[in-house]
Amino acid sequence: MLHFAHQSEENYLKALYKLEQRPVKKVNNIALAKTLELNPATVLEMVRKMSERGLLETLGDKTIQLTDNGRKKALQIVRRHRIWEVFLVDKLQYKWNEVHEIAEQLEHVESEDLIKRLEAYLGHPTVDPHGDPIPDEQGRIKKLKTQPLGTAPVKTRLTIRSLANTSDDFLRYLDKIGLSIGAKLEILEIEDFDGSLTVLFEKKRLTLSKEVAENLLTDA
Amino acid sequence: MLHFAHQSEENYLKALYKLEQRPVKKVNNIALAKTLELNPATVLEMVRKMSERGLLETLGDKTIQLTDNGRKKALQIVRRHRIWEVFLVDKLQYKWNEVHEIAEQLEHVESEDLIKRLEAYLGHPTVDPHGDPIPDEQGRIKKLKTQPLGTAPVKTRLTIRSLANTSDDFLRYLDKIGLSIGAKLEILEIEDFDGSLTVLFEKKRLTLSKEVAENLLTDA
DNA sequence: TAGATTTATTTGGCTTCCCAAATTTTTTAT
DNA sequence: ATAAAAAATTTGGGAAGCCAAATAAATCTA
Repeated sequence: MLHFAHQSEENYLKALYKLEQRPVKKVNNIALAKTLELNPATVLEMVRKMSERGLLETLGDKTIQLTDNGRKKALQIVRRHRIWEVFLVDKLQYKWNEVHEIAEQLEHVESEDLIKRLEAYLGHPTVDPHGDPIPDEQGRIKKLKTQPLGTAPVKTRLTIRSLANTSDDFLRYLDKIGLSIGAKLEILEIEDFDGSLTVLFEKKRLTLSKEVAENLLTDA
Repeated sequence: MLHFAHQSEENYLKALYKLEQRPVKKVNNIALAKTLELNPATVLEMVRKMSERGLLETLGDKTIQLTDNGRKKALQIVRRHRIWEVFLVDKLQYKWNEVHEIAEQLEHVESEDLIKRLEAYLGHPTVDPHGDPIPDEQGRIKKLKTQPLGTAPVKTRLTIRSLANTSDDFLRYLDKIGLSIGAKLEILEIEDFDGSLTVLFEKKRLTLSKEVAENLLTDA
């Protein structure tokens, strides 16, 4: 009768998927343990079980990898998480930096039908509030072709499509200066010295540090 | 880090609250075990723990009772459950007999703020889709003054406000004949023989068995 | 009231997830 | 290549919830 039965497993799947998305794809026990904030012994044990269940496999060099089946399940969870995030922001007026924790809980509710209805209710969104794409029912995901702001030359007009960093700090900073997904910018100036750049945003000049620019993913 | 930590405890609280609402209020181990579909040994153990936590107490005659604190928590869960049910029916077009299971999961999501926002988003509903009142934040609940259909004399006009039975069978039956919360009826005839009654509903005659009538709670 | 039935309780055990503290293996740097 | 560091693994253990089966206590019934 217990719901949320596989909550832990789902967290492992999501963490592995997340780690898999990084440029450096080697995922070992320690990395996974760190991500999940769990003891390596715990992770080792769970990895064994999930391996038996065919959700992941450990390679010769101890690298942990999702199987296709595991990845499919991971994507389902990512899908649920992102759809709930859209709901929280679009309908309940949460700010994008406030939704993560609640979505972490909602994503474990087991009902694909619920997610389908919710998706329809939200108008079939394609990205979550941070610009991350929402996988479809089959786990297919459209990778956005984005470039970090700052790779484009001066005078380019572009739109912020996604974020390379969704930490609370960064989200709050963006909130403060008014930037969000969909913001249209024009690059005015790039400072050779520190890589910072000045952009035109809603008719005002805005200076962004190199680090900020690297975390803003744009369509140009 | 684990969410839904007290899911089991919440189920006990809810079950106790539900049992407390019955005319016969004596709740023993067995009754609770039956309601929760758990082994009596399991229940006994949990009852001891929850007693230590001050959520319930066992009387001299082994009767199990919620403490005020426990009841308050129970009402919070009932509140969450009913608000989610309204969401599912009003926004996601679920039928009232389909929402229970999903709401059972959603009710365990821990965020009072979420519930508050959801409540506002839904327009501060006062009753759930079955006509059961929604407790406020403090756990206060407005008892509806209702009467089973059939206690009123012929010619009375009344509105269905709530249901004494929310089993899937009954809900489906009501759905089939078109009755729902808010339906306005006029009693045309009461059959002495079997207690069945004929009512006028949306300009059509409808005959309801005594049992059905007893489970329809009205405002008159 | 004795026997039958129902409840309550105890006991031992299970699964899932988790941890800390060894220990072993592997990798890395010198 | 060897010592140091890092990673993997083992071991023993714990809390939360759950169960089945045995026993004890209470209640009912003839």
